[in-house]
Amino acid sequence: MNIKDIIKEEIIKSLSKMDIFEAMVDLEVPSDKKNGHYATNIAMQLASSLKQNPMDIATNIKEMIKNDEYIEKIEVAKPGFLNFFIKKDKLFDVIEEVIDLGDDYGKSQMGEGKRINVEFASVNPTGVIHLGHARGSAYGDNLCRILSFAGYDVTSEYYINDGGNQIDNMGISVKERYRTLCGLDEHMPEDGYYGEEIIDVAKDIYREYKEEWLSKPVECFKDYGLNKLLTIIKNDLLTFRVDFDVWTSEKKIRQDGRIEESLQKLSDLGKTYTEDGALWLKASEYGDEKDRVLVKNDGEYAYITPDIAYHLDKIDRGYDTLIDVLGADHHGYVPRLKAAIEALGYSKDKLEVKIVQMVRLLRGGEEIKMSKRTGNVVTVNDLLEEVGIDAARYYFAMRNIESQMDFDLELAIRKSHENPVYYVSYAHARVHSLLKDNKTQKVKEYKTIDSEYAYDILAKINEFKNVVELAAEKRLPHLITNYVYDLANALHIYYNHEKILTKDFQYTNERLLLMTAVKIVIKNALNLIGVEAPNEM
RNA sequence: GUCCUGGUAGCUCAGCUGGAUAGAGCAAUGCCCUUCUAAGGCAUCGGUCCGGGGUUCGAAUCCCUGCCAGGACGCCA
Repeated sequence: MNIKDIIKEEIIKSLSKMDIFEAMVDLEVPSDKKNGHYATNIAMQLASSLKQNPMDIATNIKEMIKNDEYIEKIEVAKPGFLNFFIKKDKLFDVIEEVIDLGDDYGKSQMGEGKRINVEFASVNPTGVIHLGHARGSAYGDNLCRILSFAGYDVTSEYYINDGGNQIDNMGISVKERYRTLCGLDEHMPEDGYYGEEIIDVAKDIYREYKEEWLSKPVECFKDYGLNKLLTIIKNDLLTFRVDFDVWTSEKKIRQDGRIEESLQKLSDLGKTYTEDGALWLKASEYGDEKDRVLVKNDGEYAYITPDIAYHLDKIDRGYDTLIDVLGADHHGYVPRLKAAIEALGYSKDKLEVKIVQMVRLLRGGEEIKMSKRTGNVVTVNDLLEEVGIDAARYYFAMRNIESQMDFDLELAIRKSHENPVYYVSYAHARVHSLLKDNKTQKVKEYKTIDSEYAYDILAKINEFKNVVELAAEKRLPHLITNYVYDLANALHIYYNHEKILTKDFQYTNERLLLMTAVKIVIKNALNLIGVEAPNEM
């Protein structure tokens, strides 16, 4: 049990002595350490219901807490805060815990093994991965890492949209590019795909088959392109350190009859009707602004229909929660998808949709439009070549997905060496160089360290697990990024204020143990956002 | 027009979902390497938290309203 939990329990115990059992005790780390290691506002929360002065309530709680083992002192402050100061020697306990647990330090059982499916990236295989996709991919991947560290049973999943019109279009586009290579007239469709990679696919076909394929149907070009583009996407994602447990194909969902199955289920439940030659879902019964077409009057499925089947498929696989990570341009789609899930008889909370806001791409202050159709896209590979993978992953992980983001390439390249990722990496490398030629020995008691800067580090390390839990619960990976930055900051400050390597063994040993703990926590935290912790810089 | 996100220092953004004197990085200025990595540290400068109401012990945070920016509103995908 960590120190925070111990204190929380003490507060709950003393409240129960006052016959209060249902209070929400929230412990926070005060921004100013003059206010202790932990603080609670519980007395102020209770003031109105108890009809007492919060200062008096706080004093009562304080009087009832007797724990000399961990608590140095408790202060009652201004409007009614209770500030807890931890015994300094107890702060050191965490060092041994970190060293013993190593890569596992910070792990939580919060998730209780609940099964979560996180679907993200899912870029249509009609082009390559661009910068906008990269943000969502980084977010989804970070979320998976954090959730599984927090004790959830996580499946990361990519949905391959290989069954709809857009794929047919891709096939046509490839074929037309191929015809050009054969010296024939090209008839690129208006809504075709004009990306460079489509031409590359056509070139590959030409290289392999010369003019043999002129008589082949579009289907062949489609399959060839799909295979090729999907391979490129997979590799790009792998380079970006994003991997998936499951790849699900829309085509397969269609072939397996899952669509008919889900339509049947909806119809059995009385959630569909026919009008104007089309089949409709009664989405407006579930908070959507209007009903939605499932089967168009030409007999084709609407976009949402295979998607409903896909979500039903995920539910049938037994997940407690489904998380979809979608781009902001799809947010209008969310109510109808949720409506479909509810219509199928499941709670709408079963599906959680995280919307990733747009990345506006600039070069020297001027916006570059990201469209797969113009061919003028900045790909993940372009980005990685210019700024490097760690800087890119860190950059995406710094920001809340709910804010729109301007990405100025010129700035990113020019400033890549100023990216905060190097601040954190540097802290890790500094610590490594202290540790690499020196052995440490376990100690029972830390006798020589009495520096405020060291206590700051220890307080941070103590907090790690709580940050992991909060990031998992709120689905906010950037909390980890903020945390690791603060820890690196505490390390740099300490490093500049106190000498670590000396001839005195005890003195040096105690500090090296502290450094070992710092190194482990930085590495564990960076791992949660897909960033490597270098030993040298 | 309706709906979804944002609006915090010159710039890019945090602010732990209601707490104590609103914080970082970059930019600007001045210090600190004969000592473990100066990609670092210390200090200074910089704010109408978009405007206006409200809720309460307490609001950048919650509610209402106005303004600005981006996005979404198909039997497209």
